[in-house]
Amino acid sequence: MTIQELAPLASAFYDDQPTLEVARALIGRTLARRVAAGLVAGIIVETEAYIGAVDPSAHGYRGQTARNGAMFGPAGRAYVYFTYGMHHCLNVTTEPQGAAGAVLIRALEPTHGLELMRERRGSGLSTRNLCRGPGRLCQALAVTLADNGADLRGPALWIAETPDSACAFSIATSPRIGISQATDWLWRFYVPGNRYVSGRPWR
DNA sequence: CTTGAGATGTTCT
DNA sequence: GAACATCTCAAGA
Repeated sequence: MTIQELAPLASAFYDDQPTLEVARALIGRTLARRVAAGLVAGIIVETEAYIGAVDPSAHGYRGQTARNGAMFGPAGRAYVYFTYGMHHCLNVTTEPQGAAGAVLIRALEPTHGLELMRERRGSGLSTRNLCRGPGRLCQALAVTLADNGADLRGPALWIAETPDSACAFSIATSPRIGISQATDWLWRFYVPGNRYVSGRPWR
């Protein structure tokens, strides 16, 4: 597996389709991270869409603030926020400049740098739990507020076609996790049956 | 495997 | 003060 095979997706991927289509299209692509010690990456298996203009559960629905500013910027950037006093969450911005949109990356199937992930997450951790959940994958990939606003075609954090993605997979939808408004909208996308998808049974 | 509860700090009302 | 796009641990089945 070479770096060449993990070339970043073009900006048109983010600019030329609406948020819900980006959320669906991100399933099966690879999120990659370059740190000093090497390459860390995984296949995106779960996403959620948030559209500020119409979505009461989206950051940005009640206007722009210092925290959610990246959602209002250009598409194809990182929007990182800190929540629950402990965890970071990574989003891909969508929609044109001035409109708030983002896709939350909720889970990865780890493919590269599993030992580097364990250094950050815990040495005895099962592969299944390295990136299963938005807070967990940020810790595994060392994503922090320092990445907020970064272009997702950059040298340190980017999204690419998945090499050898010949195997077929399907995409299912469901209500989003952990929100209290618009709870019946099917704006969560995931690979059904994949072990690395997050969420508790009753949700 | 499942379930319940506590942690922790920023943001907004 | 309350809410929050969550996680970990411990105990039960």
